[in-house]
Amino acid sequence: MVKQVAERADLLPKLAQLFRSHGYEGTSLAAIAAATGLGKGSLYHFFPRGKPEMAQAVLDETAAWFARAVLGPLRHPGPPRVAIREMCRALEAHHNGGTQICAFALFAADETQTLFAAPLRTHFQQWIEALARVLVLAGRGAAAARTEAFDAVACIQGAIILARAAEDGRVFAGAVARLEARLCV
Amino acid sequence: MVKQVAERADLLPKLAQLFRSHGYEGTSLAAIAAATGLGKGSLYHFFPRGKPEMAQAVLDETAAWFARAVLGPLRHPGPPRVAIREMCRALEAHHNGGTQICAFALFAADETQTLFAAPLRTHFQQWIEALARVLVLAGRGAAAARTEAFDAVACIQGAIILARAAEDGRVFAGAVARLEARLCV
DNA sequence: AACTTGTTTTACCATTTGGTACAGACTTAT
DNA sequence: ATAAGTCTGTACCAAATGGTAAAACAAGTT
Repeated sequence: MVKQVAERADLLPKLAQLFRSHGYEGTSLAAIAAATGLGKGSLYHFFPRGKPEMAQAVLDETAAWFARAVLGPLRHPGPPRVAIREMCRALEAHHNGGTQICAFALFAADETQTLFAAPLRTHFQQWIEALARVLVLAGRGAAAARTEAFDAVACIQGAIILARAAEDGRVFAGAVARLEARLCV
Repeated sequence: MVKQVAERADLLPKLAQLFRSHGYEGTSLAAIAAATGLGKGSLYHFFPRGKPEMAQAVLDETAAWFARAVLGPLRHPGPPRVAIREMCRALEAHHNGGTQICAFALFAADETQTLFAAPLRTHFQQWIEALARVLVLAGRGAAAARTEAFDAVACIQGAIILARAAEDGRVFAGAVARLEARLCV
């Protein structure tokens, strides 16, 4: 019982893509079954508590990726410019040219918020705090660093929405590039 | 046939509130019926093409409000500082302390995007262009004005998401205040 | 009073929703 | 070979989904 036909971890990328594209309510079990090629039986084998557990798993995996690719560099001792650059590169990759919103942001947007309130709060809080600390290292005062970090994260999230509305991924890349330049003063 | 028992226009605020809270897929006809106190029959009397038409009507009304309260002041000849202040006040009121996202932004976030692509595109495009023109009047160069306007709108949309995630309306008010100060340099 | 118009109620429809039960199949260890 | 575990397919379920049809109701006009 080492090799398994399908593993829970294999499903997470597909699940993430679905939830990030259609939202929580907009993603049906039928769509999940179709996209993964698995029947509901298999799905409920991996996620006995159903759809909420699937969404939770996506948030968990996103949080793990985020800790690795964004919080890690931000907290790693080193030049602020490098940390900020790594953050920006990770965001560009994760959001795929602004076409795909972050699962956390999407769940925060609608009433799904009430289901996942705690993870949402900590996710963005950690992000803002880690970035603010980097900005302090870069010379900002404590208060200014916090508001600048907040505005930076907000700008990223908003840029994804605008890129999706414009159906033009370039605007997201541009926003990230400007953000990087602004933060690295 | 002058006085009607219920008017289409009376329903729009309720509809807007529902869609902005739960998203398009997350808002069921049953919930709409319950919130408005009307049966499905009445609902389909006012919106014969069903839920899509209701969402479209909400977007139309939002667009009308936006043209009046935001684009109007931005396009009105006068000091940039006044136009920007009026925009910020209107946004604060409309988003209710960052607790309610904009219908346009919410529909842009998930795959509802494909249903309302055109209105979404024009909404944000008009906003950015009008704000950019004000920034030119305030002394910016044409290119810088456009990117600053884009970032400003993005920052607003993102701040709503962060305010909802933090469940703290004050952060939205703070973001708007900082934005106003930044734009009025 | 009758006619017309606009609104609401009620009952109904097919389809889809999230979820379950369970028998069978595959894989691995003994 | 067999037992034990893990995985999958099928069939099923009650409830909710978006949507429809038409009868009944209210009100204004003639």
